[in-house]
Formats: sequence, C-alpha cells, structure tokens
Amino acid sequence: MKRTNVERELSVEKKEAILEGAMKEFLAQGYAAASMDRIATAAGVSKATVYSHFRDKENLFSALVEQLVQKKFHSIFGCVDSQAFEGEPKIVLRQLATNMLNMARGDEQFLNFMRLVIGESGRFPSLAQAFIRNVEKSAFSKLCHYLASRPELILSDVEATARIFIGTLVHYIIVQYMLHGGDILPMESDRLIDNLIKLICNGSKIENHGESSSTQHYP
Amino acid sequence: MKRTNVERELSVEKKEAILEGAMKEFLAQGYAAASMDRIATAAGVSKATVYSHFRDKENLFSALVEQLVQKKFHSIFGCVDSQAFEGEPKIVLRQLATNMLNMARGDEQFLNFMRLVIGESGRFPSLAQAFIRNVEKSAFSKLCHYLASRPELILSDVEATARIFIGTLVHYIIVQYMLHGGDILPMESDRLIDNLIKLICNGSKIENHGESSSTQHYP
DNA sequence: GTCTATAGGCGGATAGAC
DNA sequence: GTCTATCCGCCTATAGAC
Repeated sequence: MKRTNVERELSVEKKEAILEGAMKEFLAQGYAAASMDRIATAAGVSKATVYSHFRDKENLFSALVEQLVQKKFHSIFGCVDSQAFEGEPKIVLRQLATNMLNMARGDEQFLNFMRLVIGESGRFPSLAQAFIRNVEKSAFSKLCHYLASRPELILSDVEATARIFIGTLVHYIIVQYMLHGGDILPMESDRLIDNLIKLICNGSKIENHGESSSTQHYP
Repeated sequence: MKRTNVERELSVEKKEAILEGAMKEFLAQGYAAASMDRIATAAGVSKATVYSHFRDKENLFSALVEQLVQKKFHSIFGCVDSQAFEGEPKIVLRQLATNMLNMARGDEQFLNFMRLVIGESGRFPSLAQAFIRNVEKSAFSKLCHYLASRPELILSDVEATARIFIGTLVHYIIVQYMLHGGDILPMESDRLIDNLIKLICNGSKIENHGESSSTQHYP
C-alpha cells in the first residue's frame, strides 16, 4: 500500500510537470506549432508518459487552458486585493486601471496567453468561453458591484459603464502591448486613464431611466 | 513578345489565385496548421507553382496579410464613406458605432482575420504593426478629425476620447463575437452605444488644459 | 507508471521534364 | 512558368519491455 501512495504522488508530480512543460510550449509556439516531443522533454518525461496522462494533444491543451484560466489568470484584476475596492471612485478607479496596465505591460507570459485564447477562439470556442466565464466575468462583476456601491456616482447604466471602463483598458493593452503599437500610435497610459476617469466620474449627471440599482445583482 | 505577355497575365492570374487560396486556408486553419498542399489545391495549381511565386510559407503568409491589411480591411470604418463624418455628433457617432458592430457581427472572415493577426502577433510582430498602421490608425485618425471639427464637443483630449470610443467597441466585438461571450455576458449593442455616446457628448464640460485643438493634426 | 523504439503519415520544400 | 514525382524530416500516437 505504501508503494502505491508513492507511485501516486510521483504520478501527480509528473502530471504537474507535464502541464508546466505544456504551458511553456503552447504559450511560446501556439497550439498547432507546439510539439508533444518538446513538451515531454521540457517536462523531463518521455512522450509515452505524456500520453498516459492526457488522451491526445487537444486534451492536454484543453486541460492546460482551463487550469490557467482558473488559477493563474483568474481575474484581470488578479493582482488587486478585494479591499482595494473601497474608497473614492477617482482614486480606486485610477489605482485599478494603473494596476491592470502595469500588470500586462512586459508580462510576455500573460500577453502570449491572451494571444493564444483569442487566436484559437475560432477552433476552441469552449476554451474562449471558459476564459470569459472566469477572467472577464469576474473582473466585470467586481467593477459593477463597486460602481453601484458608490452613491456619488449617478450612473444611468452600471453595466454599460463597466464595459466602457474595461473595454478601453483591454483595447489599450491589445494595441500597445500585444500588437506592438507603442511606436505607431503612442499614448501615455496616464493620459488615457485621466480622461476615462473624468468621463465616468463627471459625466454621470444623466437621467436615470433604468430599474433601481440598489438590489441589483450582476453576473 | 506576345507570348510573353500572355504568360505574364496567366502568371498574375495564378498568383492571385494562390493568394485567394492562401486566404481561405490561413483564415480557416491559422498559420501553423495551414498546409501548402491544401493552398495549392484550393488555388487550382501545383505546389511547385506556389513556391515559384513565393519563397516559402512565411513569405506567402506575410504577402497575404499585408494585402488583406491594405485592401480588404483598410479601415475598421471600411464600410463607412467619408461623407458620413458630417453632422451632429450624437447621430454620426451612433451611426458609426452601429455600422462597426453590424459589420463585425457574423462576418466570420473578418473575425478570423482578427484572430489570426492577434494570435500571430508574438511571432509576426511586423504584420501586427502593419495592421495597426493601416486599420487601427486610419480609423483612429478619422475619428479624431471628426471629434475636433465639432465645436459643440468641448473635449479636453480628443485623442484619448477617440481611444475610449474605439476601444469600447473593439472590446465588445472581441468579447461578444470573437470569444463567443454573447450567452455568458449578454449586453445589447444599442445599450452600450447609448451610454458611450452619452458619456462623450454630455460629459465634456471639463476644463481644457491641453494645447489649442484648432490646428492640430492627428496620426 | 514509465520507459525505448517505432509505426505511419503529413509537413515543407525541391529536381527535373516540358 | 508549370507540372509530376519525390526527398526527408518531424509530427502524433502506440506497442511492448520493465
């Protein structure tokens, strides 16, 4: 019985090593160009061991992306503790936006993960949806709750406002960092953030034609 | 001499056929999974003919993306004639946003093109930059000029505002259409557009601390 | 469970006839 | 310029020993 436990633990260690090797290979090469040989080598196991833990390449890829989506990139605001969502909007929103852009800038692993999810979203729609469910939705939901909790923000539509906020920042990350647009369309991140916050915090004196936003629950 | 001309024309036709076949294959399969055999078959020529027109797979891919970037997807506002950029902001901006989302929704060819450019932007940075230079920059520039031409819009920063407008819509396209988020994070496009336009058109009573915006020229 | 060795196929790229 | 036929390597996946 003792030997079985040891073997189980070894097996689990190998499985984790395989996922780690797969991460390096898939993030660097993309799905199609990734090689099971190189994954095995990077994990320090034989190719047959890889196939004993994962049915085929597709299966390994799915397992990897689901793991990354649930653990490593659980939220776009991943590096932001929940207590940061308390305080004046101008301060909190600036902090949030700054953290988001600083996290993405230069983090080639994160940028490659986004490239992979978007690039394969046509052939792996369920993985793209897993990404939405975990990363995008949790960030969106957190921001909606915060926006709705601040009475000084009289927003006619909290969800739409959250989309504008996140969309502006994600698009900035895509153009400047992922697509290497920094030299072609330069724009200081602080300048964008300043204007985004001004728009949201000052431009909210509009008629509230929606349902009461007191007991609303966001996705 | 006459035979030479005929041969030249045939050759040009074949080259165009190859690019057309390459478009189908690359947009459907991505770069790495695309096959030169299938491209040749789709173009109705032999594989050797493909290699007589293009040095290798990378070369063909680059030529294709550059062509698509310059011709087919020259502007995100591609389907919008320039004369549409005249009139009241609330009307023009709504028309612009609506056209943009309608163009992207369901156009699998366009969505696959975006997936390809983003997905390969790590391994083909110069193609991503070609995309920025042609598509993103021209849309951005048009919008900046329009925003600056409307005196009723007192925007403290035209370029930042244009980024917010385009970023919000591009992010919507990515989440809803490319990543299949429509069922997970539903949001009517009109609802987002309404709020975006309200924010830009009503929330612009802010101090103008920038340089005069009368004779500014945008990228 | 893990390994070595190998099957079997499809990939990109080319030689040489016409 | 275009074709047919072919080279050779790397790919995914598996068989069988330990």
